[in-house]
Amino acid sequence: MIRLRFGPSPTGNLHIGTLRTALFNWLYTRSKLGKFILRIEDTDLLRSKPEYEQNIKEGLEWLGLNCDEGPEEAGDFGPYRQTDRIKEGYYKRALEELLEKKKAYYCFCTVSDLNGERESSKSAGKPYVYSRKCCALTPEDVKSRLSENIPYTLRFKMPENNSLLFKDIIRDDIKFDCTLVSDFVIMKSDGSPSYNFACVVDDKDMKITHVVRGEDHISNMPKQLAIFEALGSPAPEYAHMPMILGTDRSKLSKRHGATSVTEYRDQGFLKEAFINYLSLLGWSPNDEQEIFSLDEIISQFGLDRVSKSGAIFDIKKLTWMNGQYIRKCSPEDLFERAWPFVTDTLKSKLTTLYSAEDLVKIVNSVKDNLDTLADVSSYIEVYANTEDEYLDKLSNFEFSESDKSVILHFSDFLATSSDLNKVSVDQALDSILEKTGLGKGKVFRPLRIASSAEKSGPHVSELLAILGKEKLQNRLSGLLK
RNA sequence: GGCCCCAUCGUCUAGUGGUUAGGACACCUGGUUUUCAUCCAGGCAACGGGAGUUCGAUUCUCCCUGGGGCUACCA
Repeated sequence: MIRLRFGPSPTGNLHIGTLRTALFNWLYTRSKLGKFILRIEDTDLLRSKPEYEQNIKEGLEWLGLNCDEGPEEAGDFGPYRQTDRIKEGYYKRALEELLEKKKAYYCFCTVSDLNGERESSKSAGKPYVYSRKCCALTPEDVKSRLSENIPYTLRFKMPENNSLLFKDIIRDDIKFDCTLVSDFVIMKSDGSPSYNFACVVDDKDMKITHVVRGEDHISNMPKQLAIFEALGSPAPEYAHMPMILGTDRSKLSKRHGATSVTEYRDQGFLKEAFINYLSLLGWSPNDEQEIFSLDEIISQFGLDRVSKSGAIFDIKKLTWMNGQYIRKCSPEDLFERAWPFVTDTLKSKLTTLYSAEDLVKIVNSVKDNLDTLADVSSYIEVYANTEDEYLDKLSNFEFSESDKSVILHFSDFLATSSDLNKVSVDQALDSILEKTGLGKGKVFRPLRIASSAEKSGPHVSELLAILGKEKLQNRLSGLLK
């Protein structure tokens, strides 16, 4: 069974790029009936914050990317938060193993020592590689410095073999020159493990079979592969996905408005549309279908059709797709999703004016206008106008004799009808067209204006039916005086 | 600077040793529609450059250019 992990670090909100990584991991596990594991990589003690972890979980939860194992789920390979794993000694044991095998060593270099080394490499025009100064320390040197309480880190001793080749699922062969890789820090001076080390120890312990992550991690491969080897464990398979780019084609960051995914939720994007759009960013199915149910995406998804080049996130296409999903909603479903986006004042006005049943109709009547759910208020506002507001707006319009005759005809219809609905109103409109011989524009337009004091809005028959007999009679009779 | 990755319409992408290089968004035009919108039809628009291999390269190879990533006691 395949086991994939998503390892966000809670040093910021969950943004599109990270989420897309999570999504592809999730889709792959669902398509192969494997396990999706959430691992919180919070070894950056300074920048990690609980609220970011919360935001990440909220984003995943919104989209339904549920994990099989994680900090809050049962699992045989826990704990799933790296700070908890520190407490339980997972890294310490691995560190001791490497020290024992002479594959790691104490380093007492200070930050300024290291900066000095870097400076001189730079001025000499050479690539910087750590000098291995501390690798030469004798056990006695180490012991005495430790006894003096000099701060230290632990470094991994990179193997001497100079080149490395690995097969990436998406990119095929990738090779590196290992002599260019420093003996890197695996334990920081505060005792916490560094990323490249913790990540490998966990992938090993959690029996991860596939690592699907951003291509910004490709350059970590020599380090991570070397650790796996030193620990005597086979490495998982790797798939490095293309990046999601800002509109200037650089790595997505806060300056591009790389907002938390929860903001897309709050802006009224449907989770189905969001997942559908994101799945097509860097992956494509083998036909030209674009709108997919989740099951369809899962059944067609595969790492073999992930593209290699970076992609710009296009909010316009997402918006279009969102509209497609909105239009597919049933009236009841749309109401449930859109109502929370209605402003409070509008909500209270509408609930006093209309029945629950009519509220569903109101929202449904503007379905074709919505790009996002957040648009709903501006379109349904017309239903909530008070008589004063209506009269105020009406003063912008004038009615011709022909308009008045249309209005009169409709008033006659109102007088004889008890219950207005779309069908009965449509019939009445048809008969007015027939009786007056006027064109549609000459009939519908004056009625729209007379009833709502707006020149555009929901379909006229829906608008009239929902406004209702009483309000219409009141408004139209005022006009005909 | 060094190392690594990438390169098809403005954007997301499909694709092949010989195709009218396909689709979608956006944009434009027309149609339907009472209006905005929806919907429908049509249009504009791409293989970064140079060598090489080949009868033939968008496709294969190399170089260049361009873009991106990494180069931390961040992840």
